[in-house]
Amino acid sequence: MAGMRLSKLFTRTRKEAPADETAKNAQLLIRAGYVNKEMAGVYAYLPLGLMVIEKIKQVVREEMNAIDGQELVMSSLQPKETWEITGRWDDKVVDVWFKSKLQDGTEVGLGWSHEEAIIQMLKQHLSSYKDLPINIYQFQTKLRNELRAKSGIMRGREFIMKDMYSCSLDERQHEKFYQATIDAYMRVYKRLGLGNDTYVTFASGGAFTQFSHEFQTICEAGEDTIYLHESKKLAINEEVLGDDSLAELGVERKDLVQMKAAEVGNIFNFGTHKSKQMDFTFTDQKGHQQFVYLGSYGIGISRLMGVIAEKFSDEKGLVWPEIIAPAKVYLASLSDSKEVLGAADELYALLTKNGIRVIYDDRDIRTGEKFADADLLGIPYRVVVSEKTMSSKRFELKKRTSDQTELLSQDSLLKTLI
RNA sequence: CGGGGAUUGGCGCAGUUGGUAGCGCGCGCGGCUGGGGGCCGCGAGGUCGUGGGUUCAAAUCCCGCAUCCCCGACCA
Repeated sequence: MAGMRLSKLFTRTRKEAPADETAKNAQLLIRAGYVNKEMAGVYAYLPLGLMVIEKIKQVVREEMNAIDGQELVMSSLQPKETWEITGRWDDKVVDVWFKSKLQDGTEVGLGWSHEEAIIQMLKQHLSSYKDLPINIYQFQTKLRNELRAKSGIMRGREFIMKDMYSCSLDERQHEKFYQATIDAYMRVYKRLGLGNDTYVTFASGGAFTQFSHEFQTICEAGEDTIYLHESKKLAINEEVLGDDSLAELGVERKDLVQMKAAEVGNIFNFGTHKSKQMDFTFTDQKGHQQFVYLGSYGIGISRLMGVIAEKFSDEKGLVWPEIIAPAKVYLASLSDSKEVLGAADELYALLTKNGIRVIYDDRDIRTGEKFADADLLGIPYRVVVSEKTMSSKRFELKKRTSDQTELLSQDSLLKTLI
């Protein structure tokens, strides 16, 4: 869909933020009608919000495809047996499980992660060194029974995540891909406008490696505390900050700056640990069975939307980066006269035909309301058609980030927007 | 899970020493307006989160529970 008429959009904006949200991202997203709160930590994505989600996904998808990722979708219902293999069915080991039962009593889990499930699936398809390397990813709703949800859509019990898994022949092949993923992730954050504020961060690596890598975006509403090394463009998560890790990374404490940050990505090297647990092997050139080298890579899609809402907003509302805004242009007609409406309709059709996504405010409401909504929704460009602009046969253009307006002919407007 | 706060029309809120609810926004109708959420009139909409208790009488006092928010703990 290239555009939409606000007169037909069922959602609407609010002047006041809901009392039960203090997180800025939730306040703005609810006021603008992007999301609807269902319960603590659970949000529905309404038409405009879904557009933002889909645009973020598209950026991620392009970068994952660029490193040969293959997209798929796993299931939310998962068999207990799969998780018993690694001991992670146990509530004492994984405390965020939502579990249920089929009518015949069979126990099932609701996917809080898809690691074990993906490996089970892959075992049906991979068997030879000729099949490797491979990496696969999905966009999935993860369900986690968190003790406490917080910060609006930044930490929920149900959230959208891109998770990717790499299978390699050996450590060298794995390392190569791992590094390529770090680069791809940084391209994602850069394209989303977070490049300058996002740091590769050394964090707890679990049992398999000394560190895992997190991608942390500087954000007051974030849950993590990181220590930045500006000149080296790296950071250390508070959880692993210590003399040993400082020495390992070759940095000194005095060069680090403490910051609040939100984890927008996390990647892990599993080595062969998990493939050994799950007996995930391939046949090498000599006909011997070898364990697959595994990596796991996540990006929090809905959390990214929250972080961006937190960082890109002002007193009037959201200010989406163009690449993920639900539309590029907010087109407002300021009169219900035939002439103005006709011209606006025409411009809407023209922009849309030229591939520009437009939110067309064709409602019969006052000017102030239209402008307030244009600002609240955070659409990058606002175009006005009114008696005034028509008298000079021009259109008014204003950027969301600027107070200046300019009058442009149809041609130059089109040139500016394309 | 520990601590703190909250719950009254769709949303934001007020409601005094207990006497069966009111304002703003929004919504519907009519009119005036028409470049930053405008104005006037009329109207619809609430078993005051829930279950008990005290009382002649409870939104209001007491007890339990639920939900939501915040801090902490937790967090592949």
